[in-house]
Amino acid sequence: MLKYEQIAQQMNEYIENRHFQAGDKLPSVETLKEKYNVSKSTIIKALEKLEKHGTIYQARGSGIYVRNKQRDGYLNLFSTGGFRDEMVGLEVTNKVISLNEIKPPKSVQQKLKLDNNDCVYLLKRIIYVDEKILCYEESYFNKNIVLFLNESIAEQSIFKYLEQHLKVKIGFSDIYFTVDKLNAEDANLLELSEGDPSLQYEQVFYTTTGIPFDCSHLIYHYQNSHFYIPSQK
Amino acid sequence: MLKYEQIAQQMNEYIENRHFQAGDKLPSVETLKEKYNVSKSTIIKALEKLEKHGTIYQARGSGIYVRNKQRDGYLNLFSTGGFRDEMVGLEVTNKVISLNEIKPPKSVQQKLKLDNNDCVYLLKRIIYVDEKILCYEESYFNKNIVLFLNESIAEQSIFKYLEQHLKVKIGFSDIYFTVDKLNAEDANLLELSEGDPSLQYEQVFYTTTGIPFDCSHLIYHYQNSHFYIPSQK
DNA sequence: TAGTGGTCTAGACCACAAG
DNA sequence: TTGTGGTCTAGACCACTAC
Repeated sequence: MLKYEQIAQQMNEYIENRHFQAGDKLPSVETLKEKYNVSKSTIIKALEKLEKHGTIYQARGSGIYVRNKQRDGYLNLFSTGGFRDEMVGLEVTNKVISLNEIKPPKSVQQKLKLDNNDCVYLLKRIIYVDEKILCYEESYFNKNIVLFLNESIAEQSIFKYLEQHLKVKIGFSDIYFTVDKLNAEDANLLELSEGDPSLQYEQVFYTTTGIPFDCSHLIYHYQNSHFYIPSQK
Repeated sequence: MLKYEQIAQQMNEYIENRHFQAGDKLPSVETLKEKYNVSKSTIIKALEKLEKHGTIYQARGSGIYVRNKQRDGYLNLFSTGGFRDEMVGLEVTNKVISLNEIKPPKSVQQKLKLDNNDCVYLLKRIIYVDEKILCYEESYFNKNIVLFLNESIAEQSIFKYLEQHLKVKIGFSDIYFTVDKLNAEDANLLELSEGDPSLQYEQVFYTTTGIPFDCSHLIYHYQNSHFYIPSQK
């Protein structure tokens, strides 16, 4: 693990354990530099990471301060970096509906940049947070990258499995979303009514080298899903 | 303007003008360093900025590549850094419904960290993109920071006015959103029907020193709003 | 193994906030 | 004016990709 990541992690724990309030001042860069015995740039790199995740903000000429805690029950689209398997504090479980090897539809073929012959895994799941339905998910996995998948893996954290066992290096993703009415089928899966609102959420994941390997469509339960984004200029 | 910002801007233009395709390779860090005659760190800082906005991705050991263009008509919640006045390529206009000085409700008082006596501006607008209704917005402005506001300013880009004339330094913001059914009143404003879906979007803006100065509630037209977030691990 | 991006350093200098 | 965070540099060394 890199130095600046370690420091960021330690500082994060430090902030949480000491029950810091929003607005509380942290030690200066100079002090932190001595405390962790590293160069200034390394401290700044660590602070940037915390800043990105919405933990702190840095005010030039003034100091480093703790930012507001996010509201309870909101999914942070950044602490996760848009990677939903990392939700903290909430109990996330899921139920696999089906897992198949198929020839993908054209739209998916295009998004995953596949040849005509390439097959994909199609996984359908319902995801729960604290035992309430969070969303219904359909994921297509590029079999050239995701070499193997089965139901018992799909019940766990797929991304951890990809990283640790298949050595897939997850790089970045594109998120698209819009709001729409539920059709009868989706409403049934979410235990809602046809015509109810929903967040239609699409995410394409790429490896660090830019190969798309997962293209997912999620339909969020409007009453059980709330989102948070910490944002900087 | 800072060196790395200039370089980021120039590279951005370079990419757009040359009509780069997703996946195209850019010159190496070493080359860019010589081209712009700056140190490696400065190039990296510029590249980080482009990366954050979803323009490029960097693959260690391989090179720097152009990322997919975002889909047309989608609002990038990051190129704007969550700051909606900067939407590029789309024609954004708005109609002011009302602008008043009022005593804020408790919830707003809390979010803007105001005293009991403090007044706020309450601005109600409809925002259009390419002449279609994008959203209805209610914004509360902290009068201690936003010293003056009138209708003709509100019709323009408020944030530019705040930065350029009132010298407000905009630092960061918290975005919260959820999906819900429209009530009769909001539906009427958006020219939709009661019970139609909507994105309920709340954003609190802070100065660089952490003072909240704008607390806005937006209700997006579900048919005319689509969102994009470029995300990295 | 060559080439590329990423980390880390030490230190100069700058820009800003607050007293 | 003082202290603070931010920029920028030059260069050593590391980690990864692709041939």
